[in-house]
Amino acid sequence: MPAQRPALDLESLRMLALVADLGSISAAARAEQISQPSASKRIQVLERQLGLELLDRRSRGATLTDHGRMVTGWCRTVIEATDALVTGSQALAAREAEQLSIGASQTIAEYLAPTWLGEFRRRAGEPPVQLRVANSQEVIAALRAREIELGFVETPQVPSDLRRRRVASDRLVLVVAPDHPLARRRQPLGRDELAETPLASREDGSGTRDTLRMAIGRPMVAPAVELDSNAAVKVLVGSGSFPAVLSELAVANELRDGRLVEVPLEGVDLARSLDAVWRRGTRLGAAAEHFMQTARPARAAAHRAARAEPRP
Amino acid sequence: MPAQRPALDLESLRMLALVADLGSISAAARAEQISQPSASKRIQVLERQLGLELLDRRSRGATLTDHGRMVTGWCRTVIEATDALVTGSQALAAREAEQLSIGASQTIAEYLAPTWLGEFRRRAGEPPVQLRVANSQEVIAALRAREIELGFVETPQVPSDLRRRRVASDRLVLVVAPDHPLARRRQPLGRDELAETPLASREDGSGTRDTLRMAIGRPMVAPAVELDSNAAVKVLVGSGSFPAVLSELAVANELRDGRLVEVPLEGVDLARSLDAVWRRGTRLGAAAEHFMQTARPARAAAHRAARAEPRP
DNA sequence: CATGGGTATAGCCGTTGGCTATGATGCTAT
DNA sequence: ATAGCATCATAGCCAACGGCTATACCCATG
Repeated sequence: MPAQRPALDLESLRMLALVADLGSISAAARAEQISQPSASKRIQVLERQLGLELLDRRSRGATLTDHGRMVTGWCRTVIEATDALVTGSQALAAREAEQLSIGASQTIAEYLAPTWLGEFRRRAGEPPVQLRVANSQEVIAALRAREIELGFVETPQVPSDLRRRRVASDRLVLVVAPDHPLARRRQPLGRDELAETPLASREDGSGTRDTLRMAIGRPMVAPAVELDSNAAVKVLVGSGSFPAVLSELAVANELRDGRLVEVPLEGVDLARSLDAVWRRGTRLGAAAEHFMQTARPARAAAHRAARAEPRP
Repeated sequence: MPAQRPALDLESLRMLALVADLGSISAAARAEQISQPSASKRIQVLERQLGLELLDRRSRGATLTDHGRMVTGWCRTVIEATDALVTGSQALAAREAEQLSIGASQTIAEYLAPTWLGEFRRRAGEPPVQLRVANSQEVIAALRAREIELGFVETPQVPSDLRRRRVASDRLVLVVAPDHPLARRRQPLGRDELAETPLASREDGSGTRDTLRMAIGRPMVAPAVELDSNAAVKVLVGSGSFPAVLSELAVANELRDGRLVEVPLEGVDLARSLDAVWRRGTRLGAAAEHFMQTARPARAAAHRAARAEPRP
């Protein structure tokens, strides 16, 4: 059997994907600015680590084997996630002389902003972007203080001195582990019942928690546990101890493959729109305008929302 | 500004997540079986590469900074994707003396199986799993030939000598780049119109293409381009040249952040169920039974399907 | 104030991953 | 046919990187 946990490295994965795209190891080596033997070796090492033949070496280049096709698919997921991390971090780190400064609330910053930033940067001629992360109120404050030019918030409450434009939609969902009693529940949970259920919850002041409190609209029982990140909450929920209410964006993958299960609700509207906001009156700079464009297939987003949320 | 593209390595990302979980660098070092200074250095290097302070070093341990929280979140996505890659590859590589042998069609193998395998392996006492990837027909054949004990297919056509159980649902969607003319389309595309649209398509024989052909039920115009992986199709669609019909599983992320846009359809039913299948009559082995359990929050899956696909 | 957890620095050493040079292979064109 | 030209693999060299031990520092707590 292979080593405990093969010490994969990202460069090799990139290399594999590049070979798949370009059709030869040499071409991939050129693209990555390294010598052909190095590239060749990387792939060999990767194959050995995974215990799979990934490439069919032909004298006219190299093509993926069936296994290679699978692995490359998984590689791309990793690469995409890595790019999100890098792009996101760069935007967080951007400090001085940057041309476009934006702000975003937690959930948006974590799940949507990195790809937007990536898309945006790919366009030629666009300036680097600085990203500030804060809760919705702080984003609005920063906007007024002209510290940022464009904001993204999860709040329904946008004051009238700001303009808004919906860029995506989101809803909170009640999730539990598959072996939790509530997982088998067919009939929806009512608002009162939800209000009395002790949840694993994000910390006070988080957009997620605010939204829930507003939607319930009455006093709720105190959370069973408070944690300061979506990931921590998800882990706890997965362990089966408690339910939680989280953004669909945060749990989409888990719901898809069944690691978490959604519990139907009734009488609580947990849908929320995610909006771009900016100062009314000011004309948005070209860069900001373009950034909003990359973030916003507005029409389609509205359509998808309608489909996902059939209104009574 | 930071180096072109920081050469991140996965071990460091794992380390960061572990520090976040355990609350101290030392603890994380112990967990990873390396010395404390090495762990410390890794984090430092990572911080330098990203240009961010990630940890607040206090004398009672280390806690995440705000930036650290963000970065850790992104890290976990990378780690999860990596684990999927490793687990998937190991299941592909498993050769001899394995105890449980399963088969899956492409889409399931690529997007769902890795997490199932991961979950399953985490349970104590379960045997290693060998995964074979093939199209639905071949999975069924392998089942009959007793080469695999359990299969997962995307076909509606399951012969009567097999039993089936729905484990998830899926639908194909028509997607285009956000700047493609069809992206602004509000009123749904009809079946005939779809049949006449030249698409970027998976190769002949792929489950995705078969499903589409059956759903349309009449001759279609030939595909504009044929490509042999979902990723390749997605890239081409993203470039704006052609629309494509792909599994929702394959494009969920792109739809979420707007890199691709879904075009509404009408009069074509592209929903399909993803089923576990096994030989009628034979009692499933314990391991196979358990595996199916991890793959299947059936009730919830059905519920979610109902919500996502309002039947006329 | 000492103790003990935590973290950072210094300096050493083996492994790794890059490079160049070279050989083998098989398509392609003359 | 055969020469030419891609491709990929192997060999051997060297620098850089990542691990280790030893040690210093810092700060809570008893």
